[in-house]
Amino acid sequence: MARPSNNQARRQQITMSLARVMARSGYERATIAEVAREAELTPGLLHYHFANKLEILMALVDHLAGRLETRYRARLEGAGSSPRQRLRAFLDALVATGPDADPEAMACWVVIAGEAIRQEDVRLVYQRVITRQKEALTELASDLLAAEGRSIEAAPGMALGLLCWVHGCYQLASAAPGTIPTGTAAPLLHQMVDQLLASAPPEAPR
Amino acid sequence: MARPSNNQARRQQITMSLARVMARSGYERATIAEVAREAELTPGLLHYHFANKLEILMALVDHLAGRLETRYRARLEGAGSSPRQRLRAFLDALVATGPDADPEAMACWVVIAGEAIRQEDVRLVYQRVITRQKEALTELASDLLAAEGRSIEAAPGMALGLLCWVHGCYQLASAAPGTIPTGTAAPLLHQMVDQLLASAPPEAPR
Amino acid sequence: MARPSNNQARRQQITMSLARVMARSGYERATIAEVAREAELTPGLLHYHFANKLEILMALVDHLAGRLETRYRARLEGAGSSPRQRLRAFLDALVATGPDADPEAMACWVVIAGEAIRQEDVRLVYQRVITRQKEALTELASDLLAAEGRSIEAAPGMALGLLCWVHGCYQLASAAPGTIPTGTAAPLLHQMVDQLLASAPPEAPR
Amino acid sequence: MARPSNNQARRQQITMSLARVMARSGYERATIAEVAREAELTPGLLHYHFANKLEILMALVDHLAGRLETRYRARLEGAGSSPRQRLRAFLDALVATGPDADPEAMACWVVIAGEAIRQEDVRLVYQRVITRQKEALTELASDLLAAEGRSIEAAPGMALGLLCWVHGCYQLASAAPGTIPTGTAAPLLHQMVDQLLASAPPEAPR
DNA sequence: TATGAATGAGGCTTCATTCAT
DNA sequence: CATGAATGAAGCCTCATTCAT
Repeated sequence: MARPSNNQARRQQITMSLARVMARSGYERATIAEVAREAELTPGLLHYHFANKLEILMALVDHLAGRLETRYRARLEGAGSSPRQRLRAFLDALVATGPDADPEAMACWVVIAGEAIRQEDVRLVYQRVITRQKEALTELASDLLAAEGRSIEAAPGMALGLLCWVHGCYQLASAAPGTIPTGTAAPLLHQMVDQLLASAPPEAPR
Repeated sequence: MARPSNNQARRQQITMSLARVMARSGYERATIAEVAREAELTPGLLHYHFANKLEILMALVDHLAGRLETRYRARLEGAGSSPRQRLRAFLDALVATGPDADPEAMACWVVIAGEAIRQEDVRLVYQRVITRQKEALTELASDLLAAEGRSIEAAPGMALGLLCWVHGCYQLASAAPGTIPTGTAAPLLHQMVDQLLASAPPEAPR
Repeated sequence: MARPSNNQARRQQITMSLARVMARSGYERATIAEVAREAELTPGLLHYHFANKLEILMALVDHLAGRLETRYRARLEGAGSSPRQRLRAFLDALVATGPDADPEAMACWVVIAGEAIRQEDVRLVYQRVITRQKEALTELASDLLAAEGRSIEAAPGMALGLLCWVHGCYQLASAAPGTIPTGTAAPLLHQMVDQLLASAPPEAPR
Repeated sequence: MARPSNNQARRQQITMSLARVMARSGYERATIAEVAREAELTPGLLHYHFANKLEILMALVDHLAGRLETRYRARLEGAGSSPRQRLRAFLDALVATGPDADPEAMACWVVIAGEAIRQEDVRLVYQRVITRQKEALTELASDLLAAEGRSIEAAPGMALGLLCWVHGCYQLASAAPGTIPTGTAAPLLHQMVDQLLASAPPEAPR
């Protein structure tokens, strides 16, 4: 007799609608009414599933982070598992191209970063996501450097560099389309990795 | 006979106030009232000098772009003028450290990028700024590669890479402070330039 | 399950409130707050039912035009249906007297005309209303002239004359009350019709 | 040593500018700034010559009324002085055609009527102007009827009818242009006068 | 769960008027 | 007389959130 709880489905539906609206209107201008319309729901229902607008944004951050994780795993299986391949898989997951390309998600990240600047709560989750990516990248970079018989010391810097690069790509691709020709990002990133590797001193860096 | 015109000064004053407020509140939440308070003016006066809030933002973009230019020139004089020094001067101007550090401006750029996503007008000016930086970087990179006896073909990619890197720095430094330890950005960037150079093929690329 | 929709009633309620306020304050001075107060609603609700103030005015024009139509039909039934009676019924509907008198509506028409001068949108609807009245009058006048065995050619001029007369009455009665002693308009108008008819040439005009 | 007082000229200049702006924007939307621009003066100066915006409107009403008077006199001289010619001259002055046509003034009268509805002060001056026109028309009509050997009793009604007609013309010509084909008004008015006269009973009316 | 009418705080903007120069 | 920067009171409108149904 229990009503079929579709809480999870509804929440997801709402979260994704916010993503779509946010990618074209930003967060402040993404009105509850518009998000509801996008989800084919009503404003009242949104507040039934989420306490307030901010909660939806939080859920979206989680969702987007989770999606990257999923994509990374998928790509990892599709590839071999050499350190280099694993690093590539990770970067490809972040800067997806082809059918996986997700300009909407990129725009969301930029918008989220903007909100992180002024809202403690958002900044905290955003920071957590970034930190995880940084740690993952550092580990992957360490593995790679080790495998190539080079010093691990360069790993954190390399990870940080790549992370900045990725998020800079998000920003320019979303806010200044045309600056980065579509499809350029991923190959450029790989090339960069190769070059950075090629030049990493076999001995102690610096 | 009339009160001496202080239009230019007032506009500047207002523009800078927007920058300060925007760096902590974002654009949407930077209310006219708050900006006026920051400038110690009345809201009505802001609209006497600017048609609307958007115009102030536009003026700010111009101002920030101009400031980078100025800083670049200053650093250029302070350094020698070898291609490598010139590229470094440019990058240092973008990612200023030390007394020149300008976290407020960085935050503004991130916020501006967020607005560029949803506002045609903002996107156009932002795009223009980014394009100019890209062109300047491309030229500097070409000079440098040429001076080192390497193929120029890698210049656009290198420029684009550095540009993404710079703006990614802005984003992470502003939205996820702590991720990039203060003072890390510039040295890391230089190191990156060096590595990219070291690996650039001496002959025809690829 | 939800509150029963009262959209139509609310819109009507708001529209009529605008009419009342407008008749004493004009359109520009009929603030949303005042109209809301008159309707015993909150300002926000007016914007829930109407996109903006102009839309309320548009709805009012429609409403007033419809009301004239209704009144015309009612008077037509109350009278016989000779051409002369039908023309009289129409004119009486426009310049209603007695219990039907509607000084508020007259004032609204004057205010609407004033807005039509400066607002494209208002001008268009106003023009449509006027054109319909003109066409209706022309037809009625033609019937009458034909029934009296006179040339139809005078009909358009007669219709236009009567229309100007009617709207001139609105204006003077609203803006210079006292100029037209109350209750004078309708009899004067009928007398005018009679005289115009009496003088219409039995044969080809002019 | 006395400064050449250009008070009168300035006031006139300002008044006429209000007329021009009002004819396209209405009274409320005719901002002091816009009127000043139209007059090639500054906002501050307008308030030097007039206490407030309303005063300028008052001056305009006076001016427009005076202009009609002037025009009437001019036309009277250009014509003979039979009662019929004098009545025609008066009506022609009100509904001027040809080079004398003054659509701007017509629009002003409509706007003024709109303001008269809500502002005591404006209503009073407007009423005075209308009353004078009514009296003048009544006298002219009396003369004419007397000259034709008809009863004078119809004069007030005839005057009132013509007055309504004239102001109805103003309204429709300004607010619903196209309804009254340009150049139609005056001939139609003359024809109306003729018809009303033709039908006026030679004996006691009614 | 679901609806959508309703609220009310607050934002942007306009503009008559003032006043230092 | 003249200027135009400055003020401040409104006005329109937006929108997150609530709540009766």
